Amino acid sequence: MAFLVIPHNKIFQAFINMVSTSIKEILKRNQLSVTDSRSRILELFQANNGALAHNDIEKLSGEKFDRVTIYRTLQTFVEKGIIHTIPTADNSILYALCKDECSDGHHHDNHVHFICDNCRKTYCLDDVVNPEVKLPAGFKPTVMEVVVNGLCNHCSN
Amino acid sequence: MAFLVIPHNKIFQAFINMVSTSIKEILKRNQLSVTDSRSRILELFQANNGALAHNDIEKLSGEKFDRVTIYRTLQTFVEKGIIHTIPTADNSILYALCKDECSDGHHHDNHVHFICDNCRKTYCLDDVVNPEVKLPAGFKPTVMEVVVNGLCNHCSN
DNA sequence: ATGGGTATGCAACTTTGTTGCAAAATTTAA
DNA sequence: TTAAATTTTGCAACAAAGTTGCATACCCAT
Repeated sequence: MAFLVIPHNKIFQAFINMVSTSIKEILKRNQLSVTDSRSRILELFQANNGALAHNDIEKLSGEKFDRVTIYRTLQTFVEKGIIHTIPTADNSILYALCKDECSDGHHHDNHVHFICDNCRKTYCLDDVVNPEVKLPAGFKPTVMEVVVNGLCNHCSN
Repeated sequence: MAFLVIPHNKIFQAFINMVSTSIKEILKRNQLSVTDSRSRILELFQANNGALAHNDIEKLSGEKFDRVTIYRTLQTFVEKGIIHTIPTADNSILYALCKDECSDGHHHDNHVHFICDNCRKTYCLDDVVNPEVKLPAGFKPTVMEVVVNGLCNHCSN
């Protein structure tokens, strides 16, 4: 049996500070003022390690923030290249942290996204790079999105 | 200078009949009753040769049909495999004709979609088949969507 | 601590999508 | 061709999602 080690309060607090410092860093690096909603929403993305929809954020944040604020925050984050959108077939926009922050609106998240049909979780498969596709003459690509549906490694048993 | 030849009425009518017959055929082949809205919406897809959103259809049909009817018609067409959806990042569902009709809900439109950032038109690149991707262990894919943005062959000059 | 600039919350609104039901149209069968 | 049976449509009412303007609250540099 494994023991769950609960860290001493001081250490725990230090950990929290570390995390929140890094969140502050991200906001400052992008010339954004540090506000409750922005910090909290960034935190959610970091904690979740997956994609979130606007609605997820509303619920996860305990309805503490106005719907409008969440819309505006997400929009700002996309513009700054902190998060990116993932297209889905069911008309819901998903947002996920960019691995390395993309410079002002110029996203280069060229990795495959995986949506599990069972647990509904969305994975950014950072290591699976978008494959090459050969387009017909005259078509000049700029961005490419690859979204795979199926069963994730936890649900495929 | 080129001459525009306007066909004799009878020939023109015959042409119209040909087209509408083929639309009728499609509907009948899928056990759907032939109604105004279904015929007109199918016609729009054939004429447009690209993807259409619900809103496009509302406008193109001259607001002749109720919004609800359009929603239900599109849903029916998807179920029957006459059209398929294309995921986009901007929260609009696009629909396009399936190349060869897919049998009842079992779509196999494994081709790349291209959205032009200039003219906003969406192309089904029927001949560009989805590439292979190697997923991490445990991930079992079922459906894969590839959407490329950029400039189309008309806008890339 | 204070002032200037930015972000938030509220209210009101638009757009998008859904559901139930009666009326109208389409199909089937005589 | 007509009449009954079945489907589809349009309407109304609603729910959800997203947008905009503006006054208040907050953040941050001085």
